[in-house]
Amino acid sequence: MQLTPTSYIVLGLLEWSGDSTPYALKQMVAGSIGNFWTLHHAQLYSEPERLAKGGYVNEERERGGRRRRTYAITDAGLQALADWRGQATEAIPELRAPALLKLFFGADPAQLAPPQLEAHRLKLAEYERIRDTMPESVPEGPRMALDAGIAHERQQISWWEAIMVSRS
Amino acid sequence: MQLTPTSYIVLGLLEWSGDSTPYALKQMVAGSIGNFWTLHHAQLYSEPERLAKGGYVNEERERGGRRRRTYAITDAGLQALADWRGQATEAIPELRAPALLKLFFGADPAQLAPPQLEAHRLKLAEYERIRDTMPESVPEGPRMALDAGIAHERQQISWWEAIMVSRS
DNA sequence: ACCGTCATGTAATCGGTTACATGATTCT
DNA sequence: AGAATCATGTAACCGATTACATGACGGT
Repeated sequence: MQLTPTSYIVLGLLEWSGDSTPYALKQMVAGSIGNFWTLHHAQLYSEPERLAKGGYVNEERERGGRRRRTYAITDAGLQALADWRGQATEAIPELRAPALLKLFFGADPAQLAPPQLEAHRLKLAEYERIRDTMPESVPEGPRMALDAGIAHERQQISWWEAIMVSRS
Repeated sequence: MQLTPTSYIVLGLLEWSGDSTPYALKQMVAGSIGNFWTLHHAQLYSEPERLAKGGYVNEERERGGRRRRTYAITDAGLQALADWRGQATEAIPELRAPALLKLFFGADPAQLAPPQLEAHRLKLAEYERIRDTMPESVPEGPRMALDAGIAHERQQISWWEAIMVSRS
């Protein structure tokens, strides 16, 4: 069984939080990784199920009522996570930007830039707010990831700004 | 029928090149958009087929031998492409970087940084070579996209560099 | 002739996306 | 009590990824 980035996100969150329900995972994603890696809530139901089949997590299910599920990471899961984390990667992100695609195929930069700028500024503001309200207890990993996000947004903003002035 | 980014890539390339076979599309992708938007060659067979069903392209197939297919964009296709291009988007790219994910979940930055730096530097060098050997005839869209790629790679490089020094 | 690589295509699988549903809570 | 929203889950579909195949062509 092949573990995907989604798998490691689930494993990582379970390691960090102890047991969780899919809904709790969703909550955690929302305020953290969700900012730079989109997951749909359905994935947080299907992925733990798959991981359970592979023995990376244990599933426990309520008897009555909602039949809520709770997942806990197993030793095999912890091991897989540690292995993944310990292995550096040369994979770099793609720029997969819808706006760039349009630009590539001849869209008008002056028309594209304003909404892009606005959206990037909003995202930057959000990141900065998160950073400024982050409790001391948050570990270094998320901090650095957030910092990367901030740096990236700033760069995007200045690139689109340059496009605007060069075209006016 | 819902058009995806993949659809617009195919349409855009067909508009730009006139008729093409899937293989020709693959070639075009390789040197251009492929740099910031990955497509698998199988998609360049299945996507035109789907577009043909929707009336956005016409398919012509050789009688004998390889039964090679050639696609041409239709008026409906041109229209759809123009509409898409004319509509600005507020969608901004996600950072979806495998290395960031590892960092987020506690990977050692000092171990992650060197291969990342190397990979980003290679990518930057490639972009710069493309830029410097680009014929005059290449339109502005691809030029700007390339410029965005260069700016992005530079930013990534300096971010990882900063990580390295801050940790040594 | 043979071998390697380029060219060309199909099929199966699988994860991601969308849509649908309904049970709890909270607020008015 | 009713409405709205939060919580929780399942299922269908569809595109993307992977794997499998084989035909053509250039070089030795």
